[in-house]
Formats: sequence, structure tokens, C-alpha cells
Amino acid sequence: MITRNPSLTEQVKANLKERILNDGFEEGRIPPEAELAAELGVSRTTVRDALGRLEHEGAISRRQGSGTFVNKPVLQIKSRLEEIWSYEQVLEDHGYTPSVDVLRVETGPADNSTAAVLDLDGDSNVLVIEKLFLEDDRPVVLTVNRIPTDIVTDAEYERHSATPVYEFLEEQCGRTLSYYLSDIVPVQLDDEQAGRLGVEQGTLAVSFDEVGYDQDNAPVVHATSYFRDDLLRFRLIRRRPGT
Amino acid sequence: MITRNPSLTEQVKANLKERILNDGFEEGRIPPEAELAAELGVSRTTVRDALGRLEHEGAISRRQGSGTFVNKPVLQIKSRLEEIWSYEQVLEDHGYTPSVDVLRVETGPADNSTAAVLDLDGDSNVLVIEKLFLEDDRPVVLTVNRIPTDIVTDAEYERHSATPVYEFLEEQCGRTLSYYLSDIVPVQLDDEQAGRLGVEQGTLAVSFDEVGYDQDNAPVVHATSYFRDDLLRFRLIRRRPGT
DNA sequence: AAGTGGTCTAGACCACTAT
DNA sequence: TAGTGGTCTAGACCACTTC
Repeated sequence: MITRNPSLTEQVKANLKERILNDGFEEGRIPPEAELAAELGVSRTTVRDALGRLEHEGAISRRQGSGTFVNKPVLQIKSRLEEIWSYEQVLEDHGYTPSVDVLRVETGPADNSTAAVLDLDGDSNVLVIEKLFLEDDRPVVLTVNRIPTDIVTDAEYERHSATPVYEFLEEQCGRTLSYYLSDIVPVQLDDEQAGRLGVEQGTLAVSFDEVGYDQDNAPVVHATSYFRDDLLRFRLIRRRPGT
Repeated sequence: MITRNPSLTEQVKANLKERILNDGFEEGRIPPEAELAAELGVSRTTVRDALGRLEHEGAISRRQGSGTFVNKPVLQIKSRLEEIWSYEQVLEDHGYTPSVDVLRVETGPADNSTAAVLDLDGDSNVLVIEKLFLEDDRPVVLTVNRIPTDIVTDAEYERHSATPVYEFLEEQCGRTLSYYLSDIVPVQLDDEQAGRLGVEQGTLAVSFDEVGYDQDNAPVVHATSYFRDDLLRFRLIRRRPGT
């Protein structure tokens, strides 16, 4: 059935993805683009668009002169580092029912590193939001978000404390978070962090130290996240350059 | 000047990238696609191809109905996690002169985890290659590669020990490494690792535990890498899904 | 209403890989 | 040499944002 929205390209992509996941292609070889175009009744351009998106996701590889092939090992990955946006979504993809605990919502002076990355004066205040994400009631991710008070006040946020930060900023502050730049930092959890994540003090963890930018590339939020390494391990695809 | 190779698309991309880096666009706004196409004497499709690649790199964002914009904060990143292929290249991008120390090339029985990820029998042998990457003579990255001996023997590799592993596999073994799947693991360096990286025992580090796959999606190499966190910090762009 | 990026077509030719 | 993916064109129309 041909309709608009989702686009033809997205429909073709979904069709191919389903056949890929159900092992519908012999020996992991995807038919020639011209054949797919004829079979699906769309132009080769549309097929190429859809294949390009699947390649971008790592699901397939294309080799000029040779063909298009399914990358089976890639399909088995659960938590892909490149695809994180909401932590609740991550935990859901991971196969569990996520929930959120709001531990702290309060206003205070920005510390030096936060003031630096958010371009604030030394005496500015920030709203600090601390949350714990759980999967099936086990704590997995601890996050601390810091947002300048000239963007939002604690009274405003407390009415929406269960809302993800990026969603709140978009709907209540007119600041669409467009991307985060994240540093990956190894840490040993201190007493308080370890307590909240339910592990021993000194446990090794990966943390993200990151800044969120809005649609105008202005820094809006400074976030730090700590992960239970034993419950959630992030994976990454490293590909040849120019792919 | 219009020539083939590099493709028109790549030439347009390079042209735009140069103007982006030299702040050649007012207020970070890139001209409309139709205008660029007319100015450069190419079709709008070619311009869109080039813009799509820049968007994929994170350098720009496109918003339907609104325009195309430069993501200035992204341009300042040195070591991007998504773009790692060769560690020598990483160190070079990082602004230093890289060099390599081959610490060990020897054959031995595969340990359990290596046998598991490479699909080997319990009694198989692997070639173990341990290397240290330095920038301006400071050790920064320590890697251990394990390759099944039915693919390569130590005698073969020793003649090429300065060659990157992925290059050796391609040129000498006919196995093109197409991608790695990497786990990100926080560790405390043991005595030997710390000594080689020139830090104290117990220092925190990020490590990659990864498997390299060839053009037929067969596992070919099991690698573990340790990074001097104080000298090289990987950064990551987290974007909204569907971008 | 005007202007922007997004989708889609049909067709031509090129570059590379297999055999 | 046949078959594959890669590049490129010209043109039409749609969806969304901005004014």
C-alpha cells in the first residue's frame, strides 16, 4: 500500500529491515538495487535512500561492484552508544521496564566547571536535578543535571519532575536540545553515589560528563551520569573511515 | 575545475567544509541548497549529498522549512569516538607525532574469552601482538591483539610488525577488517599495564574490549586497548534519534 | 504567501568486482 | 564481459517554518 507519511523511503527501509531480521535473505546477501526497486514498485533512488539509512545504522554493508550484505553480528547489539538519547529508552531497549526516582530538585550556585561549560558568570545560580533510573527496580543509572536559573526555576520544574530533562526544556522553555557533547570518564564511585546505585564504595564505573546544546548551538545543560557497569554495558561500532 | 575523482559531491563537501571552518558563513547559516547549486554549477542533488555527509559528521544541522546551520561546538572536538580506526591516526589528529613500540609477538593457547569471541576450539592457538602507541615519546595507548594461527603465524607477522594489524590482515591475509564491535570497560591498571603506560599501579583507565570482523562478517581478531585518560579523552556526540 | 529543506521520479553513465 | 553499487542530472511536488 502506497501512502505518504511515513515516507516511501521509510516504508522501504522498514520492509527491508523486517526481512533482514527474519533472515529473509539467502546467505546474508541483499538483492540488487534495481531488482528491489522493480519488486517494490519504487525508483532506484528511493531504494538507495533506504539502504543508505540501514548502512548508516550499521545493519548492512555495501561494496561497489560486489553487492549489499547483512552485518549479522551488529544486529545482536542491545545498547549502542551512538543511539543513546533518553536513558529510559536505553533501559527499555535493554529489555526491562524502566522507572525514575527524582532524588533532588534544588537551586544553588554553579560550581566552577559548570559555570565554565555553560558560559555563566561566577555568581550564577543553577537548578540541580538528580535522578536515578531503575530497570525492574534495580538502580542502573544515576544522573545529575544542571540548568541555569534564567532558563528555568525549581518551582517550574517541580511540577514536571518525572519528565525527561530534554522534553521539559523543549516543551516548557522553548529550547530544543539538539545534541550532547559527552566526555567518557572512568571513575570510582564515592560513598554517596555507590549508595544510590546499590554497590560498594569504590566500585569502578563509566561516567559521562556532558553538555547539551540547543537549536542555536547555545549550551543549556551540564549533565553527569554514572552507570552500573555490571548491569549495562555500552557497545560501539568502529567502522573504516569514509563509510 | 570540474574533474572526476574525487567525485563532484566530495569536491562540494570539501568546499563547504573549508568555508565552514573559516567562518565563511554569516551567523552560522549556510545558504539555501538551490543557491549553492547555482553558485557551484552542480545539481541540487549533488549539493544535498555533500550536505548529508557533513550532517552525518555532525558539522551541520538541517531543519526543514528553516535552513541549514553550522554546529560550531562540534567542530572543536579532537578525538571523536565514532571516528577511530587506527590509533596512530587518532594520535596524529590529537596534534602529536605518533610512534609505535612492538612489545611482544608470540604464539600461545587462546584463553577462554578469546576462544569464545573468535569461535575457536578450546585447544586453538592464537598469535598475540602487544603494542604501545606513543605521542611525542609519551606512552598513550596499550593494545593487545589476538589472531587465530590458522590465519597468520608469528613468523609471517614479525616481518611486518610495524604495520597496523588491520593493514596486515588486508594485505597479507586477504581479510579486510570491515568493523569492530567494542565494549567500553572501566579498569584499574595492574602493575604491568601501568608500568608500560608510565603511570602508577591502580590508575583508572578506559579500556576497549573488542572483536574485529572481516568482509564476510567472520570474527578475525580479539583486541583489548588501554588509554591514558589524562592524555587522551574520547568524546562522543549524542544526537536525537532519526538524525 | 514566500522560502526552506524533504521526497520522489526516470534516466544516463561511471567504477569496480566477479567470472 | 556482465553485473553490481556509485555518481549525477533536471525537474516536480510536498511539508514545514517564518513573516
